Amino acid sequence: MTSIRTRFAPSPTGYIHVGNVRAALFPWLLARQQKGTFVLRIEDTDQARLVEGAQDLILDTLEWLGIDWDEGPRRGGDFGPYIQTERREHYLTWAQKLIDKGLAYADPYTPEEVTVFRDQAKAEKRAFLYRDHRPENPPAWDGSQALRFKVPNVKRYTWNDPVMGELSAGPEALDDFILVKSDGLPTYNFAHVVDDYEMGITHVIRGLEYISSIPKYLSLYDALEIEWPVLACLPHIMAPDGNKKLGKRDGAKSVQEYKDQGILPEAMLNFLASMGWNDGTEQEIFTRNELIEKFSLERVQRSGARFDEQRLLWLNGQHIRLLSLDDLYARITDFWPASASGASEEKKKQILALVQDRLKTLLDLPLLTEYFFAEPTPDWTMADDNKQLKKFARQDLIELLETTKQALSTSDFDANSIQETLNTLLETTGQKPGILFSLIRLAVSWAPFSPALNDTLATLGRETVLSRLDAAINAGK
RNA sequence: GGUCUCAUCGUCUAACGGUUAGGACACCAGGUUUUCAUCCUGGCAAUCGGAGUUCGAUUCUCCGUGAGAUCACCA
Repeated sequence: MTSIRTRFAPSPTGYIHVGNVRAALFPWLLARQQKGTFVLRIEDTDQARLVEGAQDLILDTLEWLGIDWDEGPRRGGDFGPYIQTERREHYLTWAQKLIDKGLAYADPYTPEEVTVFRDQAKAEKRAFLYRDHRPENPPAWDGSQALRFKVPNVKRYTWNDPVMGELSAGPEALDDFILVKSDGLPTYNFAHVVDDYEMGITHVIRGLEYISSIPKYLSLYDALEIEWPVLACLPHIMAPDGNKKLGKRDGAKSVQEYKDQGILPEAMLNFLASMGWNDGTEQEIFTRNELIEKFSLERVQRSGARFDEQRLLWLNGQHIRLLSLDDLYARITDFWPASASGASEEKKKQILALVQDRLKTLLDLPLLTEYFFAEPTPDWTMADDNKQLKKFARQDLIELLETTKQALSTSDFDANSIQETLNTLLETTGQKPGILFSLIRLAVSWAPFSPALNDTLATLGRETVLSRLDAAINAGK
């Protein structure tokens, strides 16, 4: 058995958004799992919709996600070129075969005339089929008109989709569609069939929006005497509200946006995969390798899945916790607060270790660590609003801080010693931890939350802790 | 309108035709010697409707209903 070849074939008309990146992920997973080949092809035959820079954006996005391709732009390969506008002669060769067989003809109508046909059909409440208007004596095709496929077998087609199961569609789904546009470039319908064949693609995996066109492709495969590849359709990702397919208009964010928001690529992959796929167990967290190992098209859900950002955030936190400290450190370089710029790597790693379990996204880093690097401004209203501390008079709180300062000034400043000192302090002051520890925490950080108190103090260091206690006391008077 | 597809907690989903219909997110309530966004425990919550097949249907069949996709010289 020869190894499989799958592909992703984006159109460079903009960024990749989260709604369509699965069309890259699933074929990639399959190729990696079967030790096959993953091909990337750029479908740029629509010159009007081309967006400058979009191709690089797409490639960069895939690279960030870790969806690497074996053949395609930036890589090369034996079946290139991998950009459709560089393959014109391939399409013309195949078009000529169809012409020779009498299965393609020049379209004599203007777009306006076709529109009239279409409106007519609509008015009569029936489907518009171009083949009802097939000209008797079409002019010879000279390349300036559109070239149409003359569909030879108007019949019901049945095929097996690994995701959707056995599918079929009647003759209404077949028509004389355009193979080559009057600008000389092929349509998607024609080009992708030619390319998938020439590039040896064994599994064509794409979004559900193509499902109703598949009979057309089937009739073309037959006319070209090409064996059908495996044809699989992936259900849509739906907008968070409503039942519409998630698209840019519904606020689908680009993958890059999630990167900027501190989402890890492996969390994104896990999230995208688990929307519509699971391995049948209760496992929720999958590493990249586990996805590769366990993925199967047969277990892909048939119905669409709503995009739930909460779940993505949760998964991201889980994946952050899975990272080694060094790995996390390497990935989080761009997210440190500005005040951290002068801090040593050792210091930053120490702090990072403290907050790793609390990060949901990399973007949370400044909020969680700012006070380690910059002097916080005392804000006693935070104590007034605290549900434990509000019961106390300001003067009592200040006295508690004075006592704390005394105790800490003679304590060793490692986490264990600090904990002992704090425990002793609970006894001597007769306060509950909920009161005393909240107060100290606030006085040294003035932040809404922080890691365990002893760790926080140890990391700040004696000098800083004492001076901040002073500052807090002075500000409170 | 034609063609095609789909349908389990609010959301993502599990369940050889036999389960008290399971898990996760979110939410709510407790707990972990501070806070908390980590962690632990508990709670809330679902098979679209109707027939049929069957001893037995979330599961198979049919009919409804609802939702989606598509009907381009776009992909």
